[in-house]
Amino acid sequence: MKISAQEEYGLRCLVQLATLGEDEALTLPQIAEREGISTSNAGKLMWTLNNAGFVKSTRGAKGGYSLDRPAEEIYLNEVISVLDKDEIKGHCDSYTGVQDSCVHTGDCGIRSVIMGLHEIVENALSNITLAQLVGTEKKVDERFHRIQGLQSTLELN
Amino acid sequence: MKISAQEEYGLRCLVQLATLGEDEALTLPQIAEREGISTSNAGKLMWTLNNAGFVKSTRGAKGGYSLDRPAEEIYLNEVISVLDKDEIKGHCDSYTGVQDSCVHTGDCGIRSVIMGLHEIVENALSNITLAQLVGTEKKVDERFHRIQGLQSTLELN
DNA sequence: TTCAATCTTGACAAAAAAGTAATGATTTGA
DNA sequence: TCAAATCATTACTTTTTTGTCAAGATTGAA
Repeated sequence: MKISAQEEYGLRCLVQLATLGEDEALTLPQIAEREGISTSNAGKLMWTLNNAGFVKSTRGAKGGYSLDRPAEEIYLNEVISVLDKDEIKGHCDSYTGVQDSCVHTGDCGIRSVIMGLHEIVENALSNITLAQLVGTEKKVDERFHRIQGLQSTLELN
Repeated sequence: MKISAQEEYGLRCLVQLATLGEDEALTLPQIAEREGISTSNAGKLMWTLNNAGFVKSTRGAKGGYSLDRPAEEIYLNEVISVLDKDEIKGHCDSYTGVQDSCVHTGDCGIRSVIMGLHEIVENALSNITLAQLVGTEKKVDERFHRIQGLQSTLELN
């Protein structure tokens, strides 16, 4: 269970844009330099983010990328789902091994685990906006630990 | 953010073993068939699980694999961490892009998100044992949704 | 003892993900 | 208009992850 390169760098690029003032924009070389990735790679990432409607691009001199909606309105779960093209819905169809259909029919606890994990992650991410990632690490940390705290005190049996 | 093939199949193999009675064991071909994967692949998976101490193996006729400790005492977070060899600790070292060191120094909200996600997943998994995956899907589902429910009512700002 | 069943291990092959490159399209400003 | 700056798109290469194979080691039983 880990975050992919796509997800991480994509998020990072958006955070860069979120730090900009009104009417400011960043070009691909600028984004690439700030994130320490190649311009090509940044281009690909931004293309994805552009298609998904998170950013808008302007070509030509003085062009570049900027957010297409306020950072306060961009929730991380949306971003991640675009960057990950994650198709959790059909999970049991895609992980059937060499068989024609899922050999784990009916009462399969694992399915629940996988689905449950996705829900938990989704839920956590849907409580955080891009805007909240700008600035101090401490704030984000706190947010996560409030969720953590509650979970830890759960008595499951 | 998704579960890897290693993680999923490894877990599944363990669940198979958890359904066995005392003194029963499954051979590689048996495990492979039940999971719909190749015997080779099952062999590799079981090798990992054996090294990690989750299962014990017996060679020769009448051999096979069985759990090395009670399913009630095997928590999913342990299993996943072995199957994923996930090194979250050094995250910012390994995702530095083309630079020598992490370009996202100091106050980087993304680091918190990544760490936070891992903690949340870890926490959820540490509340579930192998034994609880055997049998009905419904039970596991419930477990996850109790966590979910609490999270949803959180007021974050 | 010897053979067949079974796990062990490391090398190899295939597939997926990540990253790069190259060519084309649009825009601005001289 | 035209050239420079900048994004868009697709193809290609590299790396990582998955999966397969084959030769070896151990064990139990006839």
